[in-house]
Amino acid sequence: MPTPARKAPVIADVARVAGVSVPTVSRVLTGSVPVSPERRERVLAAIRELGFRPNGAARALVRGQQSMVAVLTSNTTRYGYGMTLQGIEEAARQSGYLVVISVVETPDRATVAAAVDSMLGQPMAGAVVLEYDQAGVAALAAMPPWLPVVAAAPMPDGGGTPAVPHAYMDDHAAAAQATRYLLDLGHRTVHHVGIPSTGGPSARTLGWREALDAAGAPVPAVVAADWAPTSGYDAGLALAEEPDVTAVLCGNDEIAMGVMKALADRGRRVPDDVSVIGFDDHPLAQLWSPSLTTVRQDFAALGRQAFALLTASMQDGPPPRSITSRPELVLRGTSGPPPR
Amino acid sequence: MPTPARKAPVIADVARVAGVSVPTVSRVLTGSVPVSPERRERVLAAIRELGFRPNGAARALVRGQQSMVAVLTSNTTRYGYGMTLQGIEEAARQSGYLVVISVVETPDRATVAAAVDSMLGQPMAGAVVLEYDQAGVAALAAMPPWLPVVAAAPMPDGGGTPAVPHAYMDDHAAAAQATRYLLDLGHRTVHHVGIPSTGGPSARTLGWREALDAAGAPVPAVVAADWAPTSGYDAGLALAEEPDVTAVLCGNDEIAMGVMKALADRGRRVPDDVSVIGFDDHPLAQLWSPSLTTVRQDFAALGRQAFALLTASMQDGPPPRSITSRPELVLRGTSGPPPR
DNA sequence: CTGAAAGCGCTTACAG
DNA sequence: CTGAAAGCGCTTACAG
Repeated sequence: MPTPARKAPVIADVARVAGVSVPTVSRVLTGSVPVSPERRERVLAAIRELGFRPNGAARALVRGQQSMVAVLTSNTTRYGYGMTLQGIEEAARQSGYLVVISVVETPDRATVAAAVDSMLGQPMAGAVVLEYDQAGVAALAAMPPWLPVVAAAPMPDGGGTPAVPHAYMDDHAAAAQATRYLLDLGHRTVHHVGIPSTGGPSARTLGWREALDAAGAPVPAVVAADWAPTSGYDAGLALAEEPDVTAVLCGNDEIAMGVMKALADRGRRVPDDVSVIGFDDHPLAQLWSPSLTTVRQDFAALGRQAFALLTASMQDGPPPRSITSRPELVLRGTSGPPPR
Repeated sequence: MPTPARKAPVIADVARVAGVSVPTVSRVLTGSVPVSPERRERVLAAIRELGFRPNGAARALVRGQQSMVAVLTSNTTRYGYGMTLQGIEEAARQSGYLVVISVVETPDRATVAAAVDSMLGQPMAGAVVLEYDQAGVAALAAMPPWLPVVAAAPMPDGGGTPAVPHAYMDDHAAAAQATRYLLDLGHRTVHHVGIPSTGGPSARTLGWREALDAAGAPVPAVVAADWAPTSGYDAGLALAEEPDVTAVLCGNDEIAMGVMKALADRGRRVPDDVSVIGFDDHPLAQLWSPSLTTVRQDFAALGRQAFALLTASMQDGPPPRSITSRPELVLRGTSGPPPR
């Protein structure tokens, strides 16, 4: 078993072995200036022989040009978060950037500061923050003014221009649309299981309420859930107690699955007794029985858009304008008219 | 809207504003040497005023000590991959390392080289490669000898000492155990839906076959699936055609859900007509109806172990020894005795 | 405690 | 085409 060399070879080692000067090695490395074929060959051979790789820190330092972008997020594995991250990574890779993930687990001061500092301890060209929850909001607020920053976020409530460009997902409108759809089917009202958000009620909750108000339908109390699918189960148990529940809009698909499981365990059939609509279009949504009606959100596209906004921010010129994506209601097997 | 400053302040700017020398600023930054309280205050004030953050590239260069580790993987969102990544990130963060994700989409030469080069273009302390598929194998082979590297992988088939330390998941043994369990329940044999692997049959497939052989049970042809849950559905459709299928071991939980959906669509009841066992213990496995019997694999722990191996590799001294985790069979509602 | 000097590994003008 | 020189932003001995 070869013990890894404790010290990586540097450009001077290559120059010595190849019998040329250091700048010449640099020239064959960067290809910026022509080098005579024979020297070029000698340098290449030396590079191969030593297994030389240019030191990224030195390169970044002298070029003053960074090739890493950071993604600040409270989580990497939840569906929407993970897909956004994937979208950012894809776009970044295509543009020659490496992505650093900086997890900000909670919104508390110390955690946020630690994450931001450690990220800034490396040469970053910019950052995208996933402003999906309170930790994201806190991270965004802690970013230094000189770093190009953009955010991916759900649709904001009020107006006002944000300080940095945003890629928005208009789940507010989508929630309203889904609610309206249920109401049009004849449901007297629509119940709602909410998920954690950036502080107050989520955009999804707001959209739901707005549609109810517009239709003059009663507004039931929101049932709160967290990210665990089992909390959806608990919410479903609570909802199953109330006989007048005939339609439920859930904060995401996993919650919807938990709700349906609880409903089934309590003998309420979906969609015959209760209609259920989720959010996201999780890969398993269509495999569920019955297949889940949901609001499809293309988080990978959102991530790509956020990265595009970031590259634009890194350019000179006016900051790019925020953009917003529109989710799409996907009708499947868990929604229908109310019983009777 | 504040236009981001195009140039970040440097330590010399701080020194000028604070009226001290550059090394003094550096000293308050690193805390390595005491600085008089008044100067210290002036420096801190200047840092705040300018929004100064030390340049990571310069720091990394002079310290010669890197604080980033790379994770090379073909994917970031699939369950096992994402959870391993999360485990690595957690452990890295606790040790003060930042993680860079380098996605190697395919095993082809150019893709692998591009990913490895771009990663090495930055100052990396080491790398962990997710050797879960062919792209992972190719990435591992392409790592330079001077970089500390470890791998996370399923249990290898043959013996032989690997070139780098590995954190293994012994899904081979777990697959054999699950198969044996089904056989002991009275099933004549167990069918199997396989997922993509590092080249030949996966460790899970090998374990399944081994248990069948040991019990003298017939070995049915493996039904191949890819990562898409819908490919599990297709596999289930094929299996539903054969009336003698009473037990199926699936390559992962999502495939199992697809299989069950197809079985249900064809009128075969689970577990009354057919028992199904998955792999992973996906968060939704217990929410499925009936809840899914599966092999729980703690990928986050595997990731943490891989990172521990990496820090050990970065130390002087002999390379650490590989370690292996044992998955656990979780009995739930989709497995039972054969019909009749 | 503090400043002047050297140096980390590389690239980019500057002169041939 | 090629080498000697300077410099990126920081930290670490070296002398006070």
